[in-house]
Amino acid sequence: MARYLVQPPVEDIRLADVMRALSEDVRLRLVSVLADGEFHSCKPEEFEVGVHKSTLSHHFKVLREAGVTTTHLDGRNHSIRLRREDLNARFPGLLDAVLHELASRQAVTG
Amino acid sequence: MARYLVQPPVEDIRLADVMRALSEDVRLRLVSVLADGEFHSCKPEEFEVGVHKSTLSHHFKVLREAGVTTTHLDGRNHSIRLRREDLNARFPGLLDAVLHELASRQAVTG
DNA sequence: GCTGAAGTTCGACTTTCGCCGTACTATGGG
DNA sequence: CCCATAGTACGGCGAAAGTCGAACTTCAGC
Repeated sequence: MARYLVQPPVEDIRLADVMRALSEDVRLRLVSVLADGEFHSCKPEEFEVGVHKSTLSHHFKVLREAGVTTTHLDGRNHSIRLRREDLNARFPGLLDAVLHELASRQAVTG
Repeated sequence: MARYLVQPPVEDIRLADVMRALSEDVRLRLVSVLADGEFHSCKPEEFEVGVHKSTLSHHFKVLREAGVTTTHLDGRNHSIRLRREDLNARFPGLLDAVLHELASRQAVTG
């Protein structure tokens, strides 16, 4: 039985919430991993940010509640993905600008 | 004797700092007023956010230190302005996306 | 049903943040 | 020189945020 965790509908996504969600280094690195637009498992191994798994879970919640990501639940496995279309519809150009910076950052640091 | 308050050079503007600066309602309203790109006096009357003038000063400092605004000092008068060119150069499309949302918000609320 | 794996939830701690009020600084004008 | 004006700096307070560790929940597999 697959289902999705609660998240704000597109029209309720607030700019301040999105900006705040994307104002933290750990979460920016998570988004960096999610930049390909695909679903990713929520395993700490996938996201090599040096925080405890409960902290990671907290950050995923912040991203989801801000409307930045969507979380799909299937069995014991949670999958997370960026809400690209929704964010582009709500704040055109915003996510692209952020992803562009994250990409160019990775090009530098390896 | 006119001069400028200290601010980060373009290349040192950090995404997380800009996002955080723009993640707060009061500061978003300040940016909304500054959206025309012109210099504005720092008087509380110019920015009708219901906070104490010392709080307002604090928010201006946050914006300036994040690299969002530049502050010009002439005599007793401080003037503040968006760093449009710098932000566009550093994070193309980011500021425009934010300003677009702020503008469409004003169109709704009057 | 037991066990292990994947993640969440909760409590506690520490740091940061927004806010105010007061004191302070600097400048322009009489 | 004195005073009013325009703002900053500082101290304190309560709320929010990031972190961890431990306990809990849910499900797959045996």
